[in-house]
Amino acid sequence: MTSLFDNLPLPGLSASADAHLPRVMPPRDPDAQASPDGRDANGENGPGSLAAEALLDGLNPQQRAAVVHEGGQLLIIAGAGSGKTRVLTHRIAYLLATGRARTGEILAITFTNKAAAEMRERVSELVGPRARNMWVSTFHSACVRILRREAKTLGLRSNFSIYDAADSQRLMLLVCRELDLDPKRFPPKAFSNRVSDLKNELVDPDDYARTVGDSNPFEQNLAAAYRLYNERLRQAHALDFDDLIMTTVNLLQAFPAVAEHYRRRFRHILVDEYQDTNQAQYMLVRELAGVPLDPSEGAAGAEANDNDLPTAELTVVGDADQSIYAFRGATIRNIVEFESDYPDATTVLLEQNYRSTQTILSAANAVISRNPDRRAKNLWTDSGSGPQIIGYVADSEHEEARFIAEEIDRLGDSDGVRPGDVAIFYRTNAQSRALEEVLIRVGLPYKVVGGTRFYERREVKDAIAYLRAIANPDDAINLRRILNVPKRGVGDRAEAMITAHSERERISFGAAISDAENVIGLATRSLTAVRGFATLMSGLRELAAGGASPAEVLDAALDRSGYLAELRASDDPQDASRVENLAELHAVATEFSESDPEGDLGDFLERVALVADTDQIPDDDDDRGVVTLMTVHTAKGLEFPVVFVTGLEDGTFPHQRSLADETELAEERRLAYVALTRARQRLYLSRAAVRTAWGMPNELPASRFIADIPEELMDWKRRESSMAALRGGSFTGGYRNRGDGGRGGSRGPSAPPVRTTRAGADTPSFGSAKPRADAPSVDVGDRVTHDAYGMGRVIAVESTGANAVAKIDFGSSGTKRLLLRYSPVTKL
DNA sequence: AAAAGGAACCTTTTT
DNA sequence: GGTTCCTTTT
Repeated sequence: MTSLFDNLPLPGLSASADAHLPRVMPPRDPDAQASPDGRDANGENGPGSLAAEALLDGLNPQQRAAVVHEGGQLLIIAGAGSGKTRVLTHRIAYLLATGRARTGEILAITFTNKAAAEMRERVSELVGPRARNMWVSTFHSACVRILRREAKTLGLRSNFSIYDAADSQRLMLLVCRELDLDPKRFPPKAFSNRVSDLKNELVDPDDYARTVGDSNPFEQNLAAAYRLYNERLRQAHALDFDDLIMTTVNLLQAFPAVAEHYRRRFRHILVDEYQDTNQAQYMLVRELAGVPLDPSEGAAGAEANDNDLPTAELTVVGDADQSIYAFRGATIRNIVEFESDYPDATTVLLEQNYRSTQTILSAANAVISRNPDRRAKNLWTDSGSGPQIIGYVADSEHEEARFIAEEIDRLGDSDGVRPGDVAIFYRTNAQSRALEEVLIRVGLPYKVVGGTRFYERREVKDAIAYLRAIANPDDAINLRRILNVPKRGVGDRAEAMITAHSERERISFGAAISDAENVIGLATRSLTAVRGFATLMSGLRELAAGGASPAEVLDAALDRSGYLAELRASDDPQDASRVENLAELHAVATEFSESDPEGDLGDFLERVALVADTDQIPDDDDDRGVVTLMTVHTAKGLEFPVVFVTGLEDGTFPHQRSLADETELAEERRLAYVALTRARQRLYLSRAAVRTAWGMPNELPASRFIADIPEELMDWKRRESSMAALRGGSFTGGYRNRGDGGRGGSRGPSAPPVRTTRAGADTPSFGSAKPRADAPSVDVGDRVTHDAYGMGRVIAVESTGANAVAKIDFGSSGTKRLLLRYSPVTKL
């Protein structure tokens, strides 16, 4: 058995890779004293009740109840910052200290490698090295581990490839082409997403085909594509991400003996972030815990079926308000209806927050409380109210960024805030650009987390494709990817001939390559090239089989294929950074071998497959001087002393695509809740009145979420944009008075302007717009030109004279409402 | 077969 | 605005 999973902290991908090596840290948790025995490897009860009691020190009554709970299922509803990891780790340690569990009987499941690593480390601090015997892993890792072990049962090769989302999409593209589907009407990407959804709902191709109506061509084609896609996966000895879970569920359901084996083993199952589980994960947990799905099977059924094996103790932790992954199949119902799923369940509510000031919590509570059908929850803290939340309305995203940069600078001078204490959040990755530009200009060090991920970079995918194809000669997708990379004169036509040959001979694509001599229709030049490729690959496979380390194989692949040489020869600066990325991949491989000398190429690939992107989130130690930029999604689970939440506009956050849908808006609101609750001390909320998206400036109203925050919690440094001030209206004010925050935020920028006193002492200048004495008078239907927007046609005129506002359709530049006196508009 | 030009596409994304 | 994918050109 490999010890792969004992080496979590996955290989680092950031520049400072060594930061991710597992470290033996001195216990910093005072409760760690309760874990004196490392000698008792089987965890057969340590020093008894004394140690157990010590584990409860410093916990509040609810946390304590969660830690000591015994028997039946336990639902811990853990509000943001309520110490849920502490409760989970202490619960595990308590189970061990009281002798209710041995380490080998514990299965703790998280969503991310990072969370798994952290949990493992913190449990180790409490109970010592015997924590090694526990399974602490992600859903996917746990499933891979089970599948590898039970591969024979399923007729699966144990070195199966794991396809990531990009691989899956590529495969689906091929499948759709093979089925001759019009990519316009039946986009492969959409099919790929739908298949992912289906797998997450445990619907297999047969199930799906049965539900499809005869009149719906989309569904019919999808059913066919799903079927063929799965067949191609099987031929390539590959599983996609969703298969990992689904196949494991199928395994447990189809083979009672296998299920029983794991049920006997795992007597305590703990699931973190339960609100993010999907249907497949729900069933997986249920199967592992041995709880029959149908209540009518009841307790009697469970005992009859499972040889008197009582159900495992199941503990789930989560917060429905932080469910932000519905778009990936997570279903909030799993946590919301936990109590009806498991009628015997006990529920513990953790509401005391140890992270943020009361001001921040009150704002977050106010925002989330507007969500319908929600279990009431009220976060509180006893750590004081702290400073007000600072609000800022900028004219543009550039101005917003400038304000943030200045503010970070100011906080550094006045309060000793270091850049590393600061995080800037945004809704979408594209928003990072404007922020980065300013941060570069003012010289603030920063780091963007997320975005294009390391393993999604082309050169890294290429290199991995080589390794995958070396490890699994039938891996058609990865072979196709590298067949002509670098260019070796094997084009589409040659590839098609090889495909035809493989189908004719009923051999795999990889086998067809090795059989190039017999491929019909291959030009001599192509044949030479394919032969060369086959030789290259077999040489590399020999190398790998001969015991070369993954790093050595990688070296050889990049070198012998000429891939590296081509990049080095290029004078494109992008290619230089590609070389660096490959060097980094090489470092990851080297590090892998250091931490796991036994690990072969297959083990390395598995590790890599299950790491989307290891965290480049600055740790406490290094990167302390760096501002962190990331999406709100990425920020979940993190905390920072100072947080800027940017782009709070209807159309940005909440996102445009969510505005029309209640459910999606509710998710955006949860996202806002997550964003606000990341802040410990200081929270800034900002928006830009005009934001340029896809090269086109758009005027956006204030986010409805801002209006939900009680005014007294806010300190507005700038309340409205220059344009709003000039118009005399106030978006914020307009919004605040609308009962439900307004629906359909795609409406025009504001209600008709009413001249009032100008808010805010500061009346900043707006670009180059200067008041003109003569507002051009226009009428509906007039054609005009605008200095920035070009030609347009007047579609509406509001009020007259000096304050005339015209609504003008600028065609591709969109429709704008302009105060004519200040707009560079000329009548034609 | 490879390079160059043009159209289409854009959320969020733990594995 | 920037990328990727598809078509056209050489």
